[in-house]
Amino acid sequence: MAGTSFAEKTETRLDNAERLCAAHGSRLTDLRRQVLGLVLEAARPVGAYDLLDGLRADKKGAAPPTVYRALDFLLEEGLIHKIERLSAFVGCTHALDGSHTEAGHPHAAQFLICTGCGQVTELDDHGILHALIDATRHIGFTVRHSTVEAEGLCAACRDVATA
Amino acid sequence: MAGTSFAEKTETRLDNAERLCAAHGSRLTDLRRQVLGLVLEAARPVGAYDLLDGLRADKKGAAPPTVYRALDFLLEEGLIHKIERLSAFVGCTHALDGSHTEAGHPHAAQFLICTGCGQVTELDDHGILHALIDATRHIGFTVRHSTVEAEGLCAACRDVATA
DNA sequence: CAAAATACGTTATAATGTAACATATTTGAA
DNA sequence: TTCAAATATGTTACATTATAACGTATTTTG
Ligand SMILES: [Zn+2]
Ligand SMILES: [Zn+2]
Ligand SMILES: [Zn+2]
Ligand SMILES: [Zn+2]
Repeated sequence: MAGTSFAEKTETRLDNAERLCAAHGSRLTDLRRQVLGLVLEAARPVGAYDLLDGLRADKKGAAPPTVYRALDFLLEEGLIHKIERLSAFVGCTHALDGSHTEAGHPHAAQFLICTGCGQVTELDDHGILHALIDATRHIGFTVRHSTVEAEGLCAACRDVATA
Repeated sequence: MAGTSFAEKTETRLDNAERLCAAHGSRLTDLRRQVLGLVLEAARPVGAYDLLDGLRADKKGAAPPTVYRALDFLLEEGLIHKIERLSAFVGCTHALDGSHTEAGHPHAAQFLICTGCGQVTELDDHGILHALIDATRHIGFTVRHSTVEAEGLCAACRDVATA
């Protein structure tokens, strides 16, 4: 019994995730599906220990490695991202909502963190990535992975602030 | 006795830092100077607890808040940066080596982390910053602070790898 | 000097993340 | 099908990073 069922929209995204995993020969097990579901249902980035609390509603006595292992898997599959500044995790909108055929592997992304409402927006902006690659190439640095996180105010929160 | 004296180059940078602080009416105390010195002498990013060990050579029994408070001050003054992916700190080359008149306040920077040798290079690339601002502006997001960190191989380590 | 502000000391604890090993489940080949 | 290997999960214990709260010392300012 994987128990806890999620909102319909979440279940759809979980089904997408399951297909992506199957497509590379990995398995979105009940546990991993449940952790991913908890990430997706949160309106904001969730910390590992919040997820652990969520898990414990279903599986009493679950311990940190359980959730960290699931998170590691989901990160490797490109289904979630870690927001470093927050030590917290968000679903990858690119992989789960988009119909990108190349989804389901880690990709460079940028995150906008609103300090007003806590919401995080994922960008996939080529301009930023290229600017980074240009700047690094001519000093001979080869980028393997990049983290781009901006803190500030989203449009809604800015309007409230200036009202 | 703030004790531990540093290499001459470091002392020069510490003197620069002291002038920058004085210029905005803050004080680079002995303790803060010592912590900054420890950061600058490390060839690589240093963790807070490594700094604590360094401090303890001079001041036995120093506790975490001592070093974290010094780090908070140095961050606010723009004398050091935190590398989020490493939970570690580096001196701001822009503020301490450059002769920038506007140094001494936090600024947007980018960090290149070499996974081969562990060295971190600070960039201050306008192209990256503008690309980020462009991408965010047309969705109405106002950037207040940005974190850009790239992992990869520096020129030296890449040459070794392909040899 | 005395009051206020700033910096530092000290104790305790919170929050995040992993190592190591035991058990269970799934997979794949004999 | 049956068993061995690979994969996934359970469990205990601990490592690492960071902060809260409160008391003392030092510096600044009137
Ligand atoms: Zn993504
Ligand atoms: Zn907002
Ligand atoms: Zn800098
Ligand atoms: Zn290198």
